[in-house]
Amino acid sequence: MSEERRRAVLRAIVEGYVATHEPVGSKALADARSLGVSSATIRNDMAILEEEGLIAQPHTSAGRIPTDLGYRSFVDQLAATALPEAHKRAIGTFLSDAVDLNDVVERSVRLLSQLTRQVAVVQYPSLRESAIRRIELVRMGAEHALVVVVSADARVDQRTIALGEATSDEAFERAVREVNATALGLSGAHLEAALTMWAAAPDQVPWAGAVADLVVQAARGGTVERVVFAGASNLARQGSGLEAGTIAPVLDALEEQVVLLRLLHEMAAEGDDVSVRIGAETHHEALSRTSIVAAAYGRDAAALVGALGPTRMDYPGTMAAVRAVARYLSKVVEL
Amino acid sequence: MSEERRRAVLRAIVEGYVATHEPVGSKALADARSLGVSSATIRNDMAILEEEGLIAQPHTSAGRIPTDLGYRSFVDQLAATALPEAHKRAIGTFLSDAVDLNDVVERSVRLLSQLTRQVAVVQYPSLRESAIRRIELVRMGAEHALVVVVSADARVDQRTIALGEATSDEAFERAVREVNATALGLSGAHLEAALTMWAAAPDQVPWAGAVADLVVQAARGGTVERVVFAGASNLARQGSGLEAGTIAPVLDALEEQVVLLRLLHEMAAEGDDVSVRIGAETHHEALSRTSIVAAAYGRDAAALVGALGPTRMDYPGTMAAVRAVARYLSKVVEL
DNA sequence: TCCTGGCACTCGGACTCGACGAGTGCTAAT
DNA sequence: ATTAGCACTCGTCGAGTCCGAGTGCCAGGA
Repeated sequence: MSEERRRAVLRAIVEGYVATHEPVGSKALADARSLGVSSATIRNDMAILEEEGLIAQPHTSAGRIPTDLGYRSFVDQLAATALPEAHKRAIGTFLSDAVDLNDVVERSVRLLSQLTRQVAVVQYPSLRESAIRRIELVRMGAEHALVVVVSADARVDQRTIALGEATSDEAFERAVREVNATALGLSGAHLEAALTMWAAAPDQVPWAGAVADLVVQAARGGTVERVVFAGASNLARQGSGLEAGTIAPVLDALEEQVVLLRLLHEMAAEGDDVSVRIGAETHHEALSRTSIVAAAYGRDAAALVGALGPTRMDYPGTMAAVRAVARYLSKVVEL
Repeated sequence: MSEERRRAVLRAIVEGYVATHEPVGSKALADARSLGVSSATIRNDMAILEEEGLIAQPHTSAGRIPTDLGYRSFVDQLAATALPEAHKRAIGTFLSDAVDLNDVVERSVRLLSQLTRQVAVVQYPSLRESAIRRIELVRMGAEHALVVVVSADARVDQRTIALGEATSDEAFERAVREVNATALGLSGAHLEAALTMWAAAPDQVPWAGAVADLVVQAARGGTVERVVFAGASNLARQGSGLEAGTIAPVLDALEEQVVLLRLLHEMAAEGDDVSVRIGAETHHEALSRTSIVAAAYGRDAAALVGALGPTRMDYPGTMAAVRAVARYLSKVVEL
């Protein structure tokens, strides 16, 4: 019986603290009347919650604030919240007229940062094995060439390669014809085998290996993984809840793709609908005061979209927004 | 004759304030001995400088700090500073093995943010009119297609278009052949005329206009202008000199491409080697506590690279770094 | 067994007050 | 034109004080 009320007390503390950014005391909770018990009873519950490590008091004569564990417990027993109708409409109108993948990602990240008032993060979908549709080589000066690979799933990879020693125009044109003839329509092991053979041919141009590598890589899934973010100002904004010194490291972590990608991968592995990392659960010193809410999108849950903010964030709202944007992104990306 | 010394006093104040982040007083300057006069004399000069609006005191019993005007005067009479040898090497090694334009820009912006310890900004070069090398269309589902345009100057533009009503495979293939035949090798008015004619042909596919538009746009100079930035954490870092509340608006302005682009355009018009906007000179409320140092790069000074930081920044060092990176970028981009 | 009212206690925040000292402007002397 | 000296201003810092929010605990009541 008291177990259930204690959950309610925790919930009230989390909600109160998130709303006011100030420690919440037993009196305030009792006055709110939503619990229907006196402050003394609440105090007793608080003592137990504190013993369980779910809440803490910053100093003796202050109210309680949730610990990371407290937020965790709060989040775990949270029922999915519906997204406000206005936000749903916003998602539709914002994303519907995007023209390409870049555009979709760009718009999504901006939208999500506005919906959540947090820093939004979108990982570019990591694409699957795909056949090669066309390879284009464009000479740039005597020593370089641009390689453009168009895959069957509408990706475009490009890269500049060095030609090394001078290559005659004839040899260049011949190489272009040959590599197209060799690679077109193939994928996977077949593609790799065919290209390796082509590149190893006697009398082959010296840069054939570089082209072959790029083509294989493009077929595999293209460019390296990348995340973009938007809404950094939400971190700095008055009352975000991050102390002055804490936000620089967070910005560093955001620009440091590697850190963020590893974290997102870990979260993807959990396989929940939306997954949440709270404070120290991020396992990153720089992010120890922040939480991340993320959800996978795309076929095979190929990539993640998320929102990052102070641990004292509005979890239900953020989770709803992230979930909704992820769903919408799935629709757009999977077509 | 005191005129010259007053300049020296101003310079000393700027340098002192930039170094210590604290108002500098007459005594401290006199003790530094670089001026060779007593504190009383310096006080007199300070009074005049203050009257001229070049310095101010935060409160009665504090030293002086430079005003925007003071920084301006300091900057205007600044001789070009040489970049430290280590930094020069860094530029070479960091940028030399970039593989494509994206990579160049990305590396540049990171490098510059590290060299200056400010927020670095790089505008994508706005490219010139160019001939069309190849047009590729890839069907995506029944209703969409990806258009890829490769220009002679090695740019790749891509865009998804809606096909509208169903298009047969034959019609699709025919359109691809035709548009290639029509556009290849052309540019400018010729290209536009030819494509308009093609799109207007009787019995043409309904999406021909969309393709034509995109091709013309790609020939003109491609995608819209864009700036990227890096090193946002430098704004937030301890002792950056921005008060807590000021940095959120700055981040907003950075993400708001439009604002930044307009400012950069204005600066480009000034035509100096490196151009500097100090505080209120940016004409943006959000940036009124920051300065921007920018330099054009690329053929015809096509785009800008810059660094943004608090008005109390190290102007000589920043200007040297920006100048150097701009020069290097020019070399890489103009090949 | 659980809840409640009451009470003593703790402790951080805000506020006051005064000493201190950095820095100034002015004046008279060189 | 420069300097030394001096009176004055005013922000910062530390100590001391007060106040009240919030707690823990206990005894009484359902």
